Amino acid sequence: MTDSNKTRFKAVDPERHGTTAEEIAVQLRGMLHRGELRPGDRLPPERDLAKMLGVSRPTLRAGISSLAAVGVLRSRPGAGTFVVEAEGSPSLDSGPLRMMASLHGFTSSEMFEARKSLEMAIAGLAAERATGDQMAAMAEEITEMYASLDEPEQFLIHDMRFHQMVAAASGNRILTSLMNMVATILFDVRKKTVKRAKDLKESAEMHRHVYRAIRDRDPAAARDAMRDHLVRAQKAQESEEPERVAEVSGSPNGDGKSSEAVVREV
Amino acid sequence: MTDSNKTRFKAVDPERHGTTAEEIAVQLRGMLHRGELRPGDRLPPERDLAKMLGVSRPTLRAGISSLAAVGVLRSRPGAGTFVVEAEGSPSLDSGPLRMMASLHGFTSSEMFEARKSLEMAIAGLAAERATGDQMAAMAEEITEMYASLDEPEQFLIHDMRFHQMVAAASGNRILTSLMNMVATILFDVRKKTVKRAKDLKESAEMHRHVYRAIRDRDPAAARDAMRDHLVRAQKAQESEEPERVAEVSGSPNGDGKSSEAVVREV
DNA sequence: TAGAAATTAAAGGTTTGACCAGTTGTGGTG
DNA sequence: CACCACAACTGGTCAAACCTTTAATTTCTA
Repeated sequence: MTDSNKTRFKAVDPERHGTTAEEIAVQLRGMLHRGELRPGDRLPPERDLAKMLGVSRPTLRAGISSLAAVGVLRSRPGAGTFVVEAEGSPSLDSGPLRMMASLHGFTSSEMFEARKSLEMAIAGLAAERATGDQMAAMAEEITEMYASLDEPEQFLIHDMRFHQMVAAASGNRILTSLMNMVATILFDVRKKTVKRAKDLKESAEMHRHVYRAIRDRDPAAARDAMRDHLVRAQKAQESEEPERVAEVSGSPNGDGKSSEAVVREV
Repeated sequence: MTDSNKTRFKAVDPERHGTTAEEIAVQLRGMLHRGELRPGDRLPPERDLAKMLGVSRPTLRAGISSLAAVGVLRSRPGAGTFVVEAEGSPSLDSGPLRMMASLHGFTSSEMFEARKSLEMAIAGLAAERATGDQMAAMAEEITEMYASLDEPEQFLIHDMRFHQMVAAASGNRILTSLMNMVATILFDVRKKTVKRAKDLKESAEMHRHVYRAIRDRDPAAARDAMRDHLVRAQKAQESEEPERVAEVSGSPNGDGKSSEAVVREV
């Protein structure tokens, strides 16, 4: 970010839609949309920015926290407020969906069905579009899965990474984000039961079927293989952990440090 | 909500994960998850609640606005703060997705593809599960579409409602929410071009094909019909409005009063 | 008596100002 | 040249006050 901030942040208009804080959020969103703020950029200090926008600091903070709540901004005490960097695939915060699950009592099987639909579509697209590099990355993850048959935690990591590779190969970042949203929640419950998992070999086999269909550029087969894989995975999981709603439990996900971090940082 | 609030809101623990405001949000989310707060409930006044939780009012407000930003709470001046009611189908705020679209420059066609995947899956499920009432509702919307062939705005309303009926019939509220998220954004750009729409009769025809496949309990046909419908709709739209990223534009959606309201309130 | 209008209490929204607690970068010191 | 301490800076929190909007109450009128 250059030092020519003064020209970019203009005061809010008096005639606005909702509250002042909402207007701030809209203003900041607009700047992001127009590319005046880009991922990784640091916003001016709150005190300065508040003056530029013509509002008080608490009001500005309310607007900022709205954007922080949806994962667009991130504030670090003493450092500043930054536009969140899109590390790898852009991701939507799973918090709202998790919240909705709590409010309406979504069952685990309903989530699994959603994931199944999303991943089948993704697998089909991946079979049409995957590049050589992407297919190589998938193959590598499967190799790692076979190598981790007696290390369930490691296996699970490669499992998830394979699915992310497929999603990336689909070329559709929106579907990828939605899948991650759902998968993250299911992952939270799965990682507690994975220690007792025993059908890892079969699971690896199923993944290989998906991979081969993608490699063969056969969308229908990729969809079928993905469906079979997820159906079996669901059954295996439900046999250990009977039907229940997704738990918020120990992963408040308030700052994005929970499961998503686990998935990406390993 | 009864008058026994004092027992339900307990002060936050000193040793917390992140900031105090985040802890407030986590606390409130927990109460929602455990059912201590239910949709439609009104929270205690901010001043009282702040005292109960042992934090200052600005801090409490920061936590509340975080939850408001993701569509869980809603504050009305003079009235109070309420847990958002799930009117009909629960809905996820499209703001975050819209934001992500801005940040990463998603194209309209990428969104359309995501919608296509979601709606095909939904149509397939609806063909398996739709009840008589739900099918009747679909048929009614199609009738209205035929009756509105020379009123594009009205036609668009019934168009969207038909898709929501199908989604409801799918029985999967997560897929429904995800579809609404994507469809809402596409709707915002579509409603600007709909005035010049001319292929409404063909569109109604396509909807009828989807309906008939669902009525005949033929998932594969329903998926195909939905795909054909959306492919043509996309082409029709792109012919009028060439490829571009989804616009944030005049629909801040900061308070949910924009397109979603249009869809539901008419 | 019933309805409508004015009043009042209560709620969220905003502002000012101050202080605290971390981070960062710089400058001095070994 | 490396290391450490200090000072400036930044976000986080708190407090008290005032404004605007809403909703309920009261009061006045038909």
